[in-house]
Amino acid sequence: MGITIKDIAKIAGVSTSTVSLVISGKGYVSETTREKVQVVIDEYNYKPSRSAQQLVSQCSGNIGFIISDIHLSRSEAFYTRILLGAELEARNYNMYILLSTVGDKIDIPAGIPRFINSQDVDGLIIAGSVPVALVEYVHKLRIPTVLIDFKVSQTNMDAVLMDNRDGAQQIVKHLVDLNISKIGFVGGSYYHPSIKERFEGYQTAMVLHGLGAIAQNSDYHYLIEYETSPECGQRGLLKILEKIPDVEAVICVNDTTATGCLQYVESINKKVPEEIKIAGFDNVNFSAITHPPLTTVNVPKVQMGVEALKLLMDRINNGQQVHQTRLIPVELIVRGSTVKNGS
Amino acid sequence: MGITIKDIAKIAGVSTSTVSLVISGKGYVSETTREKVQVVIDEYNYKPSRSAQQLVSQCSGNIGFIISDIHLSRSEAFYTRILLGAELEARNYNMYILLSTVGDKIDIPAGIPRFINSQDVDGLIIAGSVPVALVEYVHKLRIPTVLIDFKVSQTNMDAVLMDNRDGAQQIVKHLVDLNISKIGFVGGSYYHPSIKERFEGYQTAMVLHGLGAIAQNSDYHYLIEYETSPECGQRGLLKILEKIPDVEAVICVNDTTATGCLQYVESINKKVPEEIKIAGFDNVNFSAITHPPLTTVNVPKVQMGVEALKLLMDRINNGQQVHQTRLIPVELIVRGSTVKNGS
DNA sequence: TATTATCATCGAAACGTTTCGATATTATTA
DNA sequence: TAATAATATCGAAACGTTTCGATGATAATA
Repeated sequence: MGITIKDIAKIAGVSTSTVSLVISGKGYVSETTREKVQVVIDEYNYKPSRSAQQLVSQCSGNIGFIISDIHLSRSEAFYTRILLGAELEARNYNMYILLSTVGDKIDIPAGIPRFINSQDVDGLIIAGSVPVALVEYVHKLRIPTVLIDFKVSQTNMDAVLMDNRDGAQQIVKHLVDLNISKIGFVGGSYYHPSIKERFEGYQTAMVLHGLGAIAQNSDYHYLIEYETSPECGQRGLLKILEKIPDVEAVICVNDTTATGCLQYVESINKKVPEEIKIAGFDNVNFSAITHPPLTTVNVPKVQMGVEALKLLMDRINNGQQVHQTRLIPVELIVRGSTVKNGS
Repeated sequence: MGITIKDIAKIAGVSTSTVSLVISGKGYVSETTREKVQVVIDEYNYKPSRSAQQLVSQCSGNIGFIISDIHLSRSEAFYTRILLGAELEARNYNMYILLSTVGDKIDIPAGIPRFINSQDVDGLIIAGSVPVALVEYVHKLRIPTVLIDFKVSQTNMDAVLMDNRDGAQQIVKHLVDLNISKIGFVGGSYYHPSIKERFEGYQTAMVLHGLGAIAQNSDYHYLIEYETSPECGQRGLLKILEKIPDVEAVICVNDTTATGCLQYVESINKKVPEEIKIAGFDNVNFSAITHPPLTTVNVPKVQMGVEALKLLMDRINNGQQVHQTRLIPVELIVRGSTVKNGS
């Protein structure tokens, strides 16, 4: 087939060991030899065989990327961009990403991604929530693993999370700066960790700005649905308006929910942002093209994938260190849905 | 490390060759030996080392999946589902999928997915449009390749396509059955192959139903934007309404564009479907939750990924046969946006 | 100058499979 | 019964790397 290290060695007039040393940059090689070999490598565009490397190094060179099929199929391309980031960074380590989806119910170990039991990955990235049993399983197997946007409380593992609390606080501050105080919160289930953090960030900030009464008043909150969705947003806003007809702003737990709110406001012929302001969270790809464009919190998705991969490679290469959590900063993006009245 | 074929052989009291034969199912092995070996394999949950297999077989066991980053990041999760289908089917062949995105401009060969020049894939799936130079490059390299939803006219290659013409014709027939004749067409660029086919399917069907005059009347058509988008739908419908105020229905080239039409109709206080009917194409995940829900053409995305992988494996294993195109049937899905007036 | 440390290169083993012959056994045919 | 064919098993080579230890050459030190 292709050209091998032996061919290169023969042509360059050195041993295969020397060629190997040149490629890896390890050991001692004289400058003249290094150049001589490199010229031949370049000329023949030689690339070492991965399988041979893997065989001798006992590493697969692969990273497994696990995500629930629900998350991946979501329209927001949220996790897709995280995957992209991981792939981007994987190039720097000459690793490949193997993608696998899992359902929300899986048999252990029959139903888990095949690369795990086949030992075809050196580490795992798990993005978003997956069955906890799966996480525990790979943890027990001592496979280096980094969780993204997901935390399993029992097990001590590396994780990359976004600063949900801070994001929510930034939104509240922004709204308060507009002289708004009647601020509601809509979306999903309080028991989802990210949602919980966002809600708590909202509460903290409200208290901080002297709006503790509202932060504690459940009439302002809608957190009873299992899944977030536009419909959830519609129902949530409807519910809040029943109790608080003069609510001035609603913070939605994510952009998807926020679009539902926007639609509902439009359906009752109210105006955003004049009569009510709506904010989302995530800055997914459609949030700039809603009507009006949505104020939201940007979550650097690609960067989260990058960080996760870095963290994982770090763990793979120097296994022993203490587990860490990287909190990725988020940033408020103000758009039309919360601009000041009359501006 | 793990358990090897030698260990299995020793425990079972046979040679490694015999174990190999049992696993692959090739050659002659007596039933008693086969069982004896299989028991040991199962007991120790032995899995052959991929790198060793790859090394000796000179196959990577990987399939490269290439997609433009624009397509992957799109909100509709269209290509994501195709990828999912490919991954699903890859399991049956014990292959892994390596994902790589490409930009719309790439240097050849510096910027191409690294698994190509590293020879880490046995074949390629290219989903959606990518730079033609890339396709020609891999074609020249004689890497087995299947295109999905993309066709490069110069080169003869395997392809999996959806039946765009038929889908458009089904929509027209459906609308004509509702006694509608003033049917417009909106979206994107005529020079995009899929869009062209859909438009031509529309024209063919119109002629077939005696509406050739409309099919030829460009006042009914908006096909001048490079990218499809909700805004494209809005602008398109606006443009058509200027010329044809009493247009009865608009077929959009995809669901994304159709949502823009829906929004525009709502903004001018017309009613869908009473005053104007809107149809999309693709059946992406949000098309059932628009207001009203969108009539569209379902494209079996997962199945397209499955078919592509099957076709590719066929080509890898029996390279010589003639190149083929698989046309995947599509199916009209009637929803609220085109139901009969008064029903 | 003799000894040791550093630098440079190489040969050979090892990684875990598959597969080609070789050999031995059994079944079939002439 | 002898010759051939089919079945069953195995040993060893091969796949293309990396790395350990050996060997020399050169530089630094005593």
